[in-house]
Amino acid sequence: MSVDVASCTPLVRKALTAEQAADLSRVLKAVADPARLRLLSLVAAHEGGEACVCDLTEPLGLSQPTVSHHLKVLVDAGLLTRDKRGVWAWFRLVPGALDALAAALSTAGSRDAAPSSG
Amino acid sequence: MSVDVASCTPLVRKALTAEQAADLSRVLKAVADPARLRLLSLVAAHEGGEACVCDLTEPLGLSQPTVSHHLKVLVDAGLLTRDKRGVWAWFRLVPGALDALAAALSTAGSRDAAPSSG
DNA sequence: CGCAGAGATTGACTCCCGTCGATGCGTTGT
DNA sequence: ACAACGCATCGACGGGAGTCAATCTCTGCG
Repeated sequence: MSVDVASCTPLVRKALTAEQAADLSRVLKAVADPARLRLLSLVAAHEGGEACVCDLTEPLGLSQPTVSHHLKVLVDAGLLTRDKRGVWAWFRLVPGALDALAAALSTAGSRDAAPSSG
Repeated sequence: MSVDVASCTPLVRKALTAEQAADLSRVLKAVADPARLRLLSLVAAHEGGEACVCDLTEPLGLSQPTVSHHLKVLVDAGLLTRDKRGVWAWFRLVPGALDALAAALSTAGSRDAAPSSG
């Protein structure tokens, strides 16, 4: 279920295959949602770098099932970890996951992203 | 119609507002599609850094209207430029657009690795 | 054991999105 | 002028995604 972003090829380095594109798009679809972006942001900015559902429902203005759904999407995408302690479920950013995604999109890592390819 | 990715706040820096999240998600939705990822990749990897629709239809295995639709989405998102020369429409990557998107997702720039003075 | 609270799951609804065929528009060549 | 080509637009179809109310599961407490 989880997606390995690290396996994604840099976008501009070489033409992506259909499979590579599908793989990368899975992670991007997970973050291409305002509610999930805010969830990532809220978790990251929260005290201790972790937050439970009850901390996230109110600032998002969404119902608890919806928030839980979005969190599951982010966990399945490999962007968040879920740690259930007692009654509460605590979520944290997966270290490096967002950076790997950023690296896949970045043209800087390809060393020759300049308009002149000669 | 175009989206300014540069105005997007780094994700983990501070909790995103609903508007910031919506703005960023617009650009992410544009790239969160395997066909459009491959289009960006194909354009970037193409000779001269530019390609026309006829160059992109075959490797994608999609119909010409569909490819044209995806290209419009990418242009509207500010990721591609369209230059019509004669009968052909040539597409190029917008310099820095993907990097700005990557920077918005990256966690590195929010703490101590800011590229600009600060 | 029964109750209360947190969170996940289910089902249903609506809307958006990707896709194609058909068509329209502008350019090029004869 | 006419035909051919490249590309954009339109209309339509099917699948997927976001949302909520209701419900279920599990934990903690008395």
